Amino acid sequence: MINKRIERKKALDFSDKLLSWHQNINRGLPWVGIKDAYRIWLSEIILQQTRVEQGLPYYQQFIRRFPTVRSMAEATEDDVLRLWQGLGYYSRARNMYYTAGMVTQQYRGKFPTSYDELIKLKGIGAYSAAAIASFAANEPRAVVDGNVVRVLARVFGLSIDYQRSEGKKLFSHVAQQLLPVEKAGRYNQAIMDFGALQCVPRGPECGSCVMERICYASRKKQVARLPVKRKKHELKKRYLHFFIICHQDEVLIEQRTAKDIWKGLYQFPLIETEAETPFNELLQSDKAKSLGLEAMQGMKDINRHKQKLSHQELHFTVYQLWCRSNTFNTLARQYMAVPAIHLKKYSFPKTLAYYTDISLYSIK
DNA sequence: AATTCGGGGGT
DNA sequence: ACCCCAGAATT
Repeated sequence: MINKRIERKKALDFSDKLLSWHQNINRGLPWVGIKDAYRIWLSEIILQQTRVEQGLPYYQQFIRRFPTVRSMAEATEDDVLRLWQGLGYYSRARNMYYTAGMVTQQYRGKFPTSYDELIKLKGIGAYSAAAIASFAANEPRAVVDGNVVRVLARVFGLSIDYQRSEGKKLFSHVAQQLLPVEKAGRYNQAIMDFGALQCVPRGPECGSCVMERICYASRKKQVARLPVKRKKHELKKRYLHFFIICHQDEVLIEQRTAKDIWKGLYQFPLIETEAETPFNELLQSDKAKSLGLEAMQGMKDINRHKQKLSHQELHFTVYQLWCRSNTFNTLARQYMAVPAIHLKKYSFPKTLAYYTDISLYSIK
């Protein structure tokens, strides 16, 4: 089933209908129809697992701040992470920064446009390499993203889970057979727009669809069942207790370096537990003792937040405390003591970014 | 070959 | 609630 063969005539029928449908489509996206491989790359990284509407403002900010790949390479990773703050999947930003340096050095700032070169770069996988190569150089590589999987699963009745490695082979093989070699860029844009605008995940209007006659799912009433995806398992719950420890106009923060969520971002001193834990129990922990929390003032100021990630359910408890100068100076050796007015220079997880607002701190 | 990386919007 | 998003890296 991995090598499903699509008849030549059927492939042409599909691509013709698709390209003809796409004649009237223009979403006005700034990275569509351009040839600058750097900008195309930037858009593809931002849009990985991210909706166009969510990524668009980030794209504009990045282009304004980093007009060229060299300008990004000359910044710091912290600069890039700060601009990326709130977008999620932060390894994209770290890999993007790394690749900007690589391209600036190895390619002298001229971004590669061939699939074989692109696929070697960090943060660029099969999808992004095909997208950049086809958009920037019209190289005939078929993209397979979530939109394409949905369209192909329905039109050609592909019922294997794309997340499985067999699924990846099948979908990319089918996609490549459908690609009209001489119109690669246009076709790739068309099939993604088709998935995003017409063949939508839930409740597509098949009655007005140009593919209705040739669509397997429409004929067999399988539209709601395709594409097939494995069910996801239960979210792991984590309890994060952050302590905003202040002294005069300064606050303690640290950078996350572990192989975990938010690597590279900053946070306030943290005590993590596996279950909900009240403050007086937290005080018993070694971490609380090393922080000297018991002697601090203001533990009645508590905020709670709940945030769901794709694999975890996070329970935040945020305390604001004031401590004496000798304690603060001791802690400032393990943490960073930062003036509250400078907190906005650091990249925080979305939920914590709220606490970088200076209005929360009474600065004299 | 499966899991793990955020955060937001649609239904 | 649950699903899905212009996926890639890691285990």
